[in-house]
Amino acid sequence: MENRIEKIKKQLHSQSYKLTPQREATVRVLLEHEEDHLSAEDIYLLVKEKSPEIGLATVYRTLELLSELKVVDKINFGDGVSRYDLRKEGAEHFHHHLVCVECGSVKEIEDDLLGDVEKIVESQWEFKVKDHRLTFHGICNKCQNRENE
Amino acid sequence: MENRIEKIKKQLHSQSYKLTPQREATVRVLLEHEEDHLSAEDIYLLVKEKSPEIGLATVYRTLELLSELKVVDKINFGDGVSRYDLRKEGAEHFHHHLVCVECGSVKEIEDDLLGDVEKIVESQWEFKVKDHRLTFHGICNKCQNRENE
DNA sequence: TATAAAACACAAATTAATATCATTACAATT
DNA sequence: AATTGTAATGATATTAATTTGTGTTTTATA
Repeated sequence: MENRIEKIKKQLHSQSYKLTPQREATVRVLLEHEEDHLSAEDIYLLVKEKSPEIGLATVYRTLELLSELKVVDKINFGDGVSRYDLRKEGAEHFHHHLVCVECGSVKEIEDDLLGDVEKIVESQWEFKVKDHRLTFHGICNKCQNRENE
Repeated sequence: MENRIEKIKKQLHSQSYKLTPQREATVRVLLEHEEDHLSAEDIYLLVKEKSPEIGLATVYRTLELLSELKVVDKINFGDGVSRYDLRKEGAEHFHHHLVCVECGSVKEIEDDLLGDVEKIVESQWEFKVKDHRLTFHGICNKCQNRENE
């Protein structure tokens, strides 16, 4: 935990940004809810619990900054709000998501499944791939079992 | 063209919706701009050219309806607006997009590149895939050439 | 043609996100 | 230590996209 904060601090410093208390509080919330795909509003409320004086705009600005630095990925499942995911350490790419259309749960996949597909895209369409985002919509493990009962 | 409108009409009727003049005008705009990834506002302005009395809310409701019926796909490239793409005839899946980070152009790919990947997801995570959305971010053909000059 | 349901236009409300701006924190410099 | 300049902050207003009322009109069908 402290370790990862240290790293993010260095990443900020390398671009001459500072890890202010507000930014640190925001990062801590992200670290404590890594699996949760929180919206900016969610994050704001959680940060506020420990640092009640923080403003919503600051949270937005922090998330925007972290997004530029590729510390977090800003994702959009089409429900009107942006969500923010910490990028896993060392991960070069955006991770993928499995969104269950029954229960709404979101599972993450770290594996890079698209190596071959990217090669096809690069050769066939002469498109230099920098990043990708892939989401599957379907029915999760649990909901499948529930239906079979 | 008329053919495809006929089909959409039947699809609406099958769920006991009507293809009203306003809805038809909206569908025509979509058909005439199939490659363009229009926003609701864009579509509204185009429909208005031929049917000036239409309301924006009607366009939104129409797009929402078409989206439910899987006639169009509602997509979001993270720029704050939803865009609406006609689903290709017979296409079971969402098509993919190549978004150029230089010039903002968007190219579509019809090919189903994810057959193998879906199999992996289904077996390894026991997730029944219904649909997917895949977007690549990178540098398009034209911008690559421009940079090399 | 009568009738009820559906769809409509327009206005108003909601919501996420951004912009503005006065204030504050902080580091570098004198 | 005082000064100065820059960046960050918080409160609030504003914007922009979308959704939701409301009363009216259209449409299908009996």
